[in-house]
Amino acid sequence: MGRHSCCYKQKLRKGLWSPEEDEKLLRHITKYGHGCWSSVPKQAGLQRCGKSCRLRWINYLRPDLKRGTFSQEEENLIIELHAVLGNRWSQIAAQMPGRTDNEIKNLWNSCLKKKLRQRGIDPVTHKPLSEVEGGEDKKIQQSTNSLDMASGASTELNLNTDDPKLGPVSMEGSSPCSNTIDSSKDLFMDGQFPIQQLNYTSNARLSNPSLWFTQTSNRGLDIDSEFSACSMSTLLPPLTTSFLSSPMAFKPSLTVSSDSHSMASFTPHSSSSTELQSGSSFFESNSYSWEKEAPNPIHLMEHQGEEIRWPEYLNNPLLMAAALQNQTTQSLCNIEIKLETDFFTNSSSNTMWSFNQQQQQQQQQQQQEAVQNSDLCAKDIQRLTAAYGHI
DNA sequence: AATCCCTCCAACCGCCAATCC
DNA sequence: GGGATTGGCGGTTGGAGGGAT
Repeated sequence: MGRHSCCYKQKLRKGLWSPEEDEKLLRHITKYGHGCWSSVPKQAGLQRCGKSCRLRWINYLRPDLKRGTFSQEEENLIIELHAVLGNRWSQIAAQMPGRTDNEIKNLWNSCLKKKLRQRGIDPVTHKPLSEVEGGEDKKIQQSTNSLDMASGASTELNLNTDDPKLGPVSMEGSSPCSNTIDSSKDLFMDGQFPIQQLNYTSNARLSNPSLWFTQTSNRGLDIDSEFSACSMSTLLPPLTTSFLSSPMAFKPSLTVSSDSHSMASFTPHSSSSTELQSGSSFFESNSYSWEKEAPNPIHLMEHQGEEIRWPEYLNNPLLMAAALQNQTTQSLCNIEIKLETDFFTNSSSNTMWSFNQQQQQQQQQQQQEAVQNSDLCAKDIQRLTAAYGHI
């Protein structure tokens, strides 16, 4: 196996993709969608195997890719998700719109692993190296510590271990209590907040998603498994998880039609009738269109008064809840900060935080990211213009 | 300037599971 | 039912690029 049968039938190119190949693939998929990947190279006039085309599209050409360096928040999120999911890169990527599993995997292998080791944390178990290297006697203490942390704050993740797709969540070599993430150790050491709004500015580049995702999916969308595997309550950061379990929480429901253009909506079960589009799963899916009743996120983005972008709703239940409750996000952020304050004052006397400073840092970082994103956006536009200048 | 070394990342490989025929 | 095909995932590799010597 490995290389698919199509790869043996003819001499196929390997290695880096040329701009011409990119242009061919981009143009083909833009026009016709990918459909069956094995037929794409032939139809697009490429001497590549379908698998290679698929990879190129997913990892590089897809228009909703964020690209650029990972923010500190994203790195923290990856670390936290990795603690729960292990090397399930695709599932981690599903929680980070605009990022590919390959990208995340590379970041992990090249950077995050090292960072964790430098901090004295075992990248496999996410526990202090001293504990990992230690014997059985330390495991007992370790369990006690974790329990203390969990009781001191809402850091325990609600893991959906019944999910057949995900299977029992385990971390290689970890102790039975490993489902509890010690966020204070893993994520806060460099002075970053664990839950911060990710500014997916680049998603605004999806100026016309229907242009990009018009192909028909011949496979049904397994909504149940999709959502049980990537349920928000399972994968969101600890505090968010506790937030979701509050009375304000909502349950996602999906309606998907099986006709030529899959339709889906994401409906929060709350008093509000606001419909929200599912997260990355849909960005990842082959095709989608907006239900009439659902607010089109593109329209939302176009509303200048509404600064919150759609992907932010999807990745930040606080924002989502704010929309549902018609509250200001600021008030909810205050709740979040308050809870985090309690957590730190309870759990670690060494880690006293000035939240004004923290907020300033966040603002500075967001400004920097905005500049970076605008640069990246410009680069991407340049790239697309180079490929599509004549269209 | 030349060479070596290291890092990063795009792409490939091998495997598995689902689907097709 | 069973082999062939395909899509998808995670691990690994090779090479480009940059820094150090």
